[in-house]
Amino acid sequence: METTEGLDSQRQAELESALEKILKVIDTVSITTEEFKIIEKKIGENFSEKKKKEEKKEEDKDTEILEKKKLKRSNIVDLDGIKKLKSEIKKSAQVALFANESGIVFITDKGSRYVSLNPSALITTEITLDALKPLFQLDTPYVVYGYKKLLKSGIDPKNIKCDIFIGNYLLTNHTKEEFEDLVMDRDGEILKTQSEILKERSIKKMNLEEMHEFLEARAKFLYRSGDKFLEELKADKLKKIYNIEMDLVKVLYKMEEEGILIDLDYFKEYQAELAVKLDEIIPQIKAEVKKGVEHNLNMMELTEGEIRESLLQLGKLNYKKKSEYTVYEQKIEEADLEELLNNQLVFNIASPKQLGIVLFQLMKLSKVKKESVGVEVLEVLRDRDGEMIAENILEYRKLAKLQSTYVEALPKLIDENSRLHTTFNQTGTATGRLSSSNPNLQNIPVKTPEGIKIRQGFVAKDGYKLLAIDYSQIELRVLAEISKDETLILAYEQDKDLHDLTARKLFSLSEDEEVSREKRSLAKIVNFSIIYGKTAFGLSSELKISLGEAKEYISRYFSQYPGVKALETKIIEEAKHDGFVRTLYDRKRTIDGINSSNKNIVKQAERMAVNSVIQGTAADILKIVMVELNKKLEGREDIKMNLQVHDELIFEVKEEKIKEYAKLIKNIMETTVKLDHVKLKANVAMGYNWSEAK
DNA sequence: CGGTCACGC
DNA sequence: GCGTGACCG
Repeated sequence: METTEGLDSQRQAELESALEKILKVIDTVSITTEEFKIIEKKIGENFSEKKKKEEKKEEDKDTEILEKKKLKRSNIVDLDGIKKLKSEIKKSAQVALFANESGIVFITDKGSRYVSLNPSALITTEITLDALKPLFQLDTPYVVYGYKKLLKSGIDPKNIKCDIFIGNYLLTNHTKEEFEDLVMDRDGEILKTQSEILKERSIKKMNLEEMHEFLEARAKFLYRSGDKFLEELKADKLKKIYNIEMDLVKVLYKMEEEGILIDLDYFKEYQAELAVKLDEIIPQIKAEVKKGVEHNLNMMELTEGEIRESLLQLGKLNYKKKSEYTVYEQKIEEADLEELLNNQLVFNIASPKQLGIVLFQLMKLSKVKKESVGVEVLEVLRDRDGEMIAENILEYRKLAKLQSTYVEALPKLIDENSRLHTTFNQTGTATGRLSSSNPNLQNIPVKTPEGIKIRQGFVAKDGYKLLAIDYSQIELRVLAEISKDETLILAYEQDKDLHDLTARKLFSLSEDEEVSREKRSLAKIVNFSIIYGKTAFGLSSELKISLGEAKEYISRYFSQYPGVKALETKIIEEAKHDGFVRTLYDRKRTIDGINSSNKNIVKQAERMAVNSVIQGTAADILKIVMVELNKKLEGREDIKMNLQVHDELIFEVKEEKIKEYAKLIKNIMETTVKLDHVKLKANVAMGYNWSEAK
């Protein structure tokens, strides 16, 4: 039971509970270690024998089905049949392909062909992907679902006619669509979904026929849908953005494969550092709780009974098992006050519920918002009441977040070369942005000094440096471009600091007056609110000002940038009329709720509409530029593109070439996409790690 | 498995 | 506004 590798948690739990039962029985007999070993051996033998029998049965079943139904044997391609399939594909006007780990179904003009990649599935010769390579080098157009996924599993058709995965995303803008939903949506054909099948038999145990059926149904859908999708894309002005997305697939694939190097030793060190800091904070927090409780006792604001009651509540949350809780209950009832405060004050700081009990029942802090212990509440307790514990809890949360989300998680995901390979999801956002997961490398901390330390762990390999180039205020420039607001355009023409300018506008400062740091940062927040379509309410709570003041800032902003106001009105009108909005490159986003009878929903939809156009256009630009960069840099070993973080691209570049490449890439980023009214500007940074490259 | 929180742009 | 992920109950 020590070794748990390779077992998922559910299976592990099952095994553990089984073992528990076994041990209980053994307990009643009281046996020696020697005897136990014998039993162990016996169990092992029986177990493996039983398993063998089961497997044999499965095989027999497969054979039976194969024999009985003479399962379209001609459709199953074996090693000898690959040549035949090749010529069939060659003659075919198009091919559709659907694959998973177990097999591939090809649909040609002649019909369905199944290649099993699952060695246990009764195919005499195991077919490797290598053997299939000739099939993918043909000119015949392939209709596929998820080209990047195919690339990842080693399938790379030369001529992709249509990727339904991408096409569907652009047409419907659905981000979490399952293939099954898509088919039912389009055809009304009810497929047995993967999850339904899994309920009956695990995918590994799916027999040949079931697997064939499963893959074939999907491939057939692709076969009949390719042309339809392409027509729809064209009819909906989405062909241009579709081509960009299709070109991008391979770029993303290469970036994922390349990965980014992390310094494992550094992470280990930082992990230890964080652990020490957390270890220091925890006792501090507990000491403050103890102090608070003692104070309350002395002031007769808290009774011993109340303390015991609160501790029991905590115990209920801490000890899930009844038996453990009963022991704890006993302890709490019997222990004296000294013991309670010194040893039984156990709670989980990360649990809002437990923290609530501690802060408001035991320490009797004044409630700000019920028993909520969110950031705002803790900040009030810290700033208004001077509660040290609030500051410490905030600090604890920050460190715990860094530790669990980054410092502990990232090293677990490296390959044998210490490189991290994220997955860029191309269909994961409503606006057209990419998202990144496993790990998410688009949310690596950057704001706080502690967070920046994480970036230091992202490094370049020997002889190389990281090159990070980001667009300067791309969304505001996009806003200037599509609003054609004269003030904004002029500001960028003169290369002015836009947050500075907005501060001057909001506070009616003259040219020669200095803009204070506070005013600039306030203006910056207001600028972002406009891009994000933030409400006056949101702005007021972020700036900690009154709703009236926030409204005042927003209305001043609009009067100073009338073009922006006009643009928002125009976008909202379009959304109301069409039910969708488009980016500069015609990417669509459907806006649900824009014509709702609920005022709040309408307001939210309006903000969505405005934000989508700006955010989406910026996303389009990045994608276009990434494709262009890939063309220029393809095949070069002295530079690789590693990451995209919405408005920033990160490369690993040979040290002696870095200045040359910095210049080249900056230029490509600034000139590939030409806007009519503003120039795009990119900032270059470089260094041995990601925090230096800033 | 949904809610809360925290990280990014 | 748009994301991913950790943690809790």
